[in-house]
Amino acid sequence: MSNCTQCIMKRFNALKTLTHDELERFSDHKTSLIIKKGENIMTEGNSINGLYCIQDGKCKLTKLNTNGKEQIIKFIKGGDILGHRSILSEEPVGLNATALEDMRVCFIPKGDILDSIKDNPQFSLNLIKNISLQLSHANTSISQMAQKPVKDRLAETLLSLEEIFGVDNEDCIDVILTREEIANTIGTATESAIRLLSNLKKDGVIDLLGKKIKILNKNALKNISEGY
Amino acid sequence: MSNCTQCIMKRFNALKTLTHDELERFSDHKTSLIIKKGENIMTEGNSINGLYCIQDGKCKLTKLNTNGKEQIIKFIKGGDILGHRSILSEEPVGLNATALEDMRVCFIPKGDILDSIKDNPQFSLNLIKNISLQLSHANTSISQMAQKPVKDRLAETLLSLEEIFGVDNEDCIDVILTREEIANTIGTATESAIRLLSNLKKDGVIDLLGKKIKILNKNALKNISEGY
DNA sequence: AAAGATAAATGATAAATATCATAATTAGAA
DNA sequence: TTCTAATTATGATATTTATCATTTATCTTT
Repeated sequence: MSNCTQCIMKRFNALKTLTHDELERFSDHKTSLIIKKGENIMTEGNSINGLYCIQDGKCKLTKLNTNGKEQIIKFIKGGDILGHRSILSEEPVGLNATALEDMRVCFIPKGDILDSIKDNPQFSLNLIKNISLQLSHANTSISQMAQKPVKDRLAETLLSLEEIFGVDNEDCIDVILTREEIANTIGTATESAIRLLSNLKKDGVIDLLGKKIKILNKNALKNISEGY
Repeated sequence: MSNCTQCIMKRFNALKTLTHDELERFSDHKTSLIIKKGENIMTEGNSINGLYCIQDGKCKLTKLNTNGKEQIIKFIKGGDILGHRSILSEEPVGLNATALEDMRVCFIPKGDILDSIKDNPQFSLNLIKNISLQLSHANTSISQMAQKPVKDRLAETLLSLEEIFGVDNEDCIDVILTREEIANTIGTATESAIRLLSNLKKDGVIDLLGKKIKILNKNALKNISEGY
């Protein structure tokens, strides 16, 4: 099994300040998991006894509304970590993490994480910063959901998807989402999302190649996202 | 000037695990401020060099949208703390904190806070839990903004305002907000908020006494907030 | 108490968005 | 491959929400 001290993913997340010894300890206790597309890494309301470090693959963080609708809160990719909020706050998991494609994930038991939090203030601080940043993004999101029209939110979301996942060799945003998932991200009906995507294509701002989306005019999208 | 070791507010927030010595240190360095209605305690984008502990009075945390509209993210009252997120993440303040009435506030310099974070893991953990809980609430809020109609969000907001501020001696929600502020909380036009409040009054669910709002049928409101 | 300013209320209308229906396309399974 | 189911697309319509206009009420200041 791979060794945490060698793992390239640790460079991208809050684990980067861990010492060699700490990473050895993680390595000894960690388990590697394969999560198939559609399966959950974590489930809303469940308790959790460790931290997940994403090696490879993408997932969505969702919340099920009282009316049964799914809201996508955030996207996760390789290098991200999951579950630290729940470990730190000693609360159940708040969101579902559902694989958008097959994933490779490492699970590090809670005990090791808590040990490192005690021993390594910088690690602790990095986790806090991570959560802080999420809160900051969430507040921005509230404001946009509340006040921006659907079209603006769609433009914003497309830009942010390209930011997060980058583009493939055909310059398409490198994640495959259903129209329903796009709708559940921006908070609208699936048909509305489809319609607005079609309009953006008609206007030459994006191109649609099956489920793949290519941004043709980033500036135009940015303007739309800001209401122009 | 009052002494932190005696302060009743410390019982209600993350400061409750501080030792007597730590509180003495806070007491020596703290400053007390009066913030008049309409003034800002913190301003979006500014940096901050300490933590605010609210003694008395209420404020709103807002975000200014790119279109110039104000979104109210959260309400704050006596016993709450402000600024810890910014201190911990070493980022500028993300939200405006604007007094809804005259306030008494204590300011504790950053250095003392950081010392206590180093010395007192439980204090540190409490701050993390506080931010964690805020993140959890924010995620719920995103979901509701995105998927619930305005009427449901208004009902939800009224219940939550009563939860936060309690009721006065006439059973009215104990905070005075303009209709515009209510609209900016639920993310709608002022006229829409006014109209929906009038409807709720007509249906006997709430009573409107000037700016004061009295919840008459909490169950009905809860049902409305869940879409029934 | 009166005057002016601000906020609240309400009606009329327009715009945004959701819903329902149905066709076209795509993906997945036998 | 071929069939079936799911997804995407699009039109028609209904509903929700915003905007504009105007009136009424409330608050401030003198």
